[in-house]
Amino acid sequence: MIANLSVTEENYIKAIYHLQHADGNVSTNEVAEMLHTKAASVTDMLKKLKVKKIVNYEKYKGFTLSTVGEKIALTIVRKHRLWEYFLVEKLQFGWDEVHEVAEELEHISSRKLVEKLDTFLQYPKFDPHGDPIPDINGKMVIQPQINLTDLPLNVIAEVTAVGSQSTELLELLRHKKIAIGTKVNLKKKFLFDNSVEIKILNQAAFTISQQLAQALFVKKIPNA
Amino acid sequence: MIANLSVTEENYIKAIYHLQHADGNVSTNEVAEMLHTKAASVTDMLKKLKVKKIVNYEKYKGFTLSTVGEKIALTIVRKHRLWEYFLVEKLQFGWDEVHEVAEELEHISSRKLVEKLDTFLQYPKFDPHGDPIPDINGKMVIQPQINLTDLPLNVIAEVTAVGSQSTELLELLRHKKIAIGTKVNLKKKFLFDNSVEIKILNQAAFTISQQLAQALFVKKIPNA
DNA sequence: TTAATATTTTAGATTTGTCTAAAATATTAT
DNA sequence: ATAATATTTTAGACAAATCTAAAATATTAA
Repeated sequence: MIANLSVTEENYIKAIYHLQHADGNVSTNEVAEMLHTKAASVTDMLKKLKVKKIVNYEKYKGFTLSTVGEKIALTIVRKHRLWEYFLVEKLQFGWDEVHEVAEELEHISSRKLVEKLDTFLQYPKFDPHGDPIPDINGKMVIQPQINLTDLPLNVIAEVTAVGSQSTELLELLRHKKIAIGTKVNLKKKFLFDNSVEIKILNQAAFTISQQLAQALFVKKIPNA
Repeated sequence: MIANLSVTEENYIKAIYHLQHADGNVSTNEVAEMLHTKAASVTDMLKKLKVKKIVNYEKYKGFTLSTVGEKIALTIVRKHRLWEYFLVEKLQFGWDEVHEVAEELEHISSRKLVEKLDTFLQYPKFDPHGDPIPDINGKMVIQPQINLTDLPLNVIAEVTAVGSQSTELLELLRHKKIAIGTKVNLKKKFLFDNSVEIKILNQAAFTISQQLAQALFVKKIPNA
């Protein structure tokens, strides 16, 4: 029922999925940039994916995934996040090392493998970066998470996700000792550069940049 | 130091490796048959692999892997067999289901992944089919194993490996309740069709074909 | 609303891995 | 040793995924 797709096709589908969930309608240039390729290549692939009924596409008008395309994207995201969980929890990788390896593993086709892996891992709901793992039907837990910059002052919250998997961000977070589950507390907002001062248990308060603050998603702790 | 290779190139290298360890010098047609492709395609690939110094090849003369080629082949075989072990021991796959999945997993490039997987699995020495797993340097345990057909009558031996990973063979073995570690005992050889009668503990003796007997490798049990 | 700019698509070329059909070489059988 | 057969290689073509440069369309700014 789900067509046989090349690794390249799957990468396009995943890119469109992520862009459309950030943005709505997706443009050729956005996809080209995300995949480090050229707009002309994207147009070529869109024609192929349109024939396969995976995207809704009219030329010059932007595009989105079809219902089928969205389902395919969710199976790829599911595989990616399950493998990341496996790499960190079972193989002792650092959370900042797993993204690239998972980019390869997510294209292994065996459905049975994914389900057995899920069972082995005991059905995790979130990957090591705090992103929800879709279940076999594509459903995932929606966490009521807000951006750190929107947290009221002096309210203790827990880091639940990070905005990207870039090595640069993850390296910085490791250095600052911020991880999924870390409890933070907003002390002050500086309007000059939108940097914010935060406090972590057992550490002196320190200031982080606007860029970093915006990459941190948190959940208020119910009884705090 | 080890070049970046495409999945296709890796598959050719692996095919040549297996043929050369069964046969010595390898021929174009043998490779074509193993990879379900045509002789002309094999010739094209040989030219590429010769430029990369992975094969020793003179046209019309057959070929073998170079020292470098052999090393590459061993890393692929290592990955294949480690993943098979993982699939059977951790994910509860049947030993007859893992070959195809491992054919995909063996092409994941991360060296760190292989080493961490090896550690996680506690450095297994044999895969689920009884084949030895090369270590990080390409070294593997050589088992003093003989073919079942060469076992003297009434000597108890243990099945240590099977001759191929084909679904057909593994299905038959499952049906006959023969697996790695099963203790067998040769009762009679029939010269008419080279079939042999064997006995397994707690089972009535039964006859197996020449083809099946030749696919079973055994080790005499030291004190029996 | 038209001109300037930005985005997207098309046309044509390139690379990788494949194929068929024909030519070249090797092997075998007489 | 030569003829018949089998194997291997070459030549030329094709599909997938990519690219550059140019053309088509859309957006924005005056």
